[in-house]
Amino acid sequence: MPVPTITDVAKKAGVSLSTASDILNGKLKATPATAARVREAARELGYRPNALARRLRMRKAEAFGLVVPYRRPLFSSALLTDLLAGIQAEQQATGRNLVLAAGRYDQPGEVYGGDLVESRAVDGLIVIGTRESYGRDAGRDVRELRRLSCPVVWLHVYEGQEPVDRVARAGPDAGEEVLRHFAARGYASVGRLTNRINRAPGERPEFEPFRKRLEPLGLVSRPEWQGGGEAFDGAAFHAAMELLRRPAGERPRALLCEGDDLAVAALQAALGLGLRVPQDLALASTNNLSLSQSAAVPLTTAGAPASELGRAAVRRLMELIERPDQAPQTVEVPGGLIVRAST
Amino acid sequence: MPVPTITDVAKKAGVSLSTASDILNGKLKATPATAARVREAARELGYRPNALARRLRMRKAEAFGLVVPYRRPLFSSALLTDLLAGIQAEQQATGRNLVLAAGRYDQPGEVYGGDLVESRAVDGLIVIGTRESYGRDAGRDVRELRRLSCPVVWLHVYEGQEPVDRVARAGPDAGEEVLRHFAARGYASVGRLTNRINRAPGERPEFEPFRKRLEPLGLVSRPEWQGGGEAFDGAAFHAAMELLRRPAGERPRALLCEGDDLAVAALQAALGLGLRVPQDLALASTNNLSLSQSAAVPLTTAGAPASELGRAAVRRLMELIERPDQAPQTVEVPGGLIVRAST
DNA sequence: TTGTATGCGTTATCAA
DNA sequence: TTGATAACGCATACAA
Repeated sequence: MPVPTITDVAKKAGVSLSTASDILNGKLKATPATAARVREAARELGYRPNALARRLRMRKAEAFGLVVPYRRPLFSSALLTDLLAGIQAEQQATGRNLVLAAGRYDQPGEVYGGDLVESRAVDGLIVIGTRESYGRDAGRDVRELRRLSCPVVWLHVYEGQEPVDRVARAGPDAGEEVLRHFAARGYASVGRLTNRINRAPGERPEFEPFRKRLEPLGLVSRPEWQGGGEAFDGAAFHAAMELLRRPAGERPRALLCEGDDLAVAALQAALGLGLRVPQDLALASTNNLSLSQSAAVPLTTAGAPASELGRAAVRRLMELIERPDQAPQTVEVPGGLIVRAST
Repeated sequence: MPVPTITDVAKKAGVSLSTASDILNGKLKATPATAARVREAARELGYRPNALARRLRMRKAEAFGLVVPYRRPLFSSALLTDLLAGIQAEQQATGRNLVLAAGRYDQPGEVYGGDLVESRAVDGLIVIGTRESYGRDAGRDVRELRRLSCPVVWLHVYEGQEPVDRVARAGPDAGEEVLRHFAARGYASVGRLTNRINRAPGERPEFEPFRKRLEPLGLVSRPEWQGGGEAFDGAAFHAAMELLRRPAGERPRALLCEGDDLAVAALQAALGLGLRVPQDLALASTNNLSLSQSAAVPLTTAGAPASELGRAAVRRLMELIERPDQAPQTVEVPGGLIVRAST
């Protein structure tokens, strides 16, 4: 017998199948001698329950899926890295398995993880994304996944109409907090680095909405002080260079970066141009990633730590798996402004 | 019937269980009318085979595990990020599921993934690590995992005595290539930034072995030009600052960084100190990570791309799962020196 | 307290 | 070509 089953254990211990099962699962009140014999037999045989059989019988996969319908290679962003770290850490505590949803990132219309659910390989799904990665299709994606009638938690993502279980940052908008901080510090002119990826390359983010946010705080900006691009391909760095390569009066006093990885790119650019941070340029960002601590100049950042968002998503999913028929709920993770050397 | 089984499909199509199964699996030669009826019934019912039942019957998990016995939080290093990206990309092609091994990273002695294998949740394992993360326990870990008699591919890791299936870089040592490049460029004095984590904080890497490598190339160094630390917690950055904060004659002309993330940290430090790269300081690293392209100054790097190592590991594992009784083999991934602006 | 019988949803075997 | 039946390994209702 190459790999022992519970039947082998029972046989060796001289008890019946169900007795062995009960004892090994702690379902039996007391059986001093028998229990010891069964446990001993299991140990000697090196018995390990077959997870597949157990799951089939229990009608539970004891696993959850992780969906990353990103439009670029998985794991390439610093935000994802932190989210994953949190999810991984919390998952270890659950004893469940974590299955990565196989899906091509280059097909924006498709929602992944459905096959995982339909084939009963997982009990629930955590969907990672950003508002930007979905754009106007977010509602469709949500409806599609809801059709599965399986627990789904949306992570750091969706702020549309449909009620979904999701994890979000608590409190005021992180960008708002940063701007208020800028105002308090007396940084009157503010630029902005953003990463939304639905924009064409080179296309600037809309200026007017941003200006409207600055107005009540007494801050000013200019259209050419906006820049957009991802950190991973160097676009953010170049956008920052473009933005900062202006004479002292022509560039912003402070830069709001929508994402700590963008702030790191901006920091590199600033240092490369000989600007001192924060004396010549103040920098702050909105994702509260772990890398914000280890930047050349530690970064001021706002919002709940991304890894905590990941943890919260796992916890919420476990709740939903336990008691599936709950009303959709938004779990809020607290987090405020962390002031570091960059401002 | 909330979720239809193949029995439901068979019933609806008016055929037997086994007929339906055979047709849906393409095992039946030809059955023009019946086949159509069965397929139609499956479609109407929205039938999806239960992966758990299938796997139990087939005695195959149709999944593989990914073990990361790192001593710090998973996903926190740029190397891991690239490896994972490659693994993820290739895994999508296999149709198998990718299960992350639940294991605490802070217990160095333990090898993870064993429970995944023993509970038959996966058909094989990819173990990620670095030489450094194992130290002298690598041999024990290998033996422990071999006891499972299940396909295991060691990724980017192990260079010990025991024959194991592993993926490695082809060709000359990447560090060697970088040093030769330094010599060719005429950078006579060379420093070194390393990340091996088995060293106590503040402890310098051994100098003598490094000096011996430099000698035949006509390069020189000094003990105080060595620095060690991880990138993710800022230690590498500070080590680099320490190292570069010396007057022109007292610091190395070029810096070999063992990992592109260390090179980025060094780059930030150099720029922060007002050094021009490569005019004042040349930088090159050894991991060939994707981030080497997007650094403030694009980095010269050597070695096979990390993502390719990940892909190769998955491919090799699939081979081993198909035909398990092969002799251990080292898959070599080609890669050379990529010269960019930093040298 | 322990044993017997049954089913979870498949695929495989073999007879019809 | 099709269908009945037997596993796969486990957990559990129920009988003893």
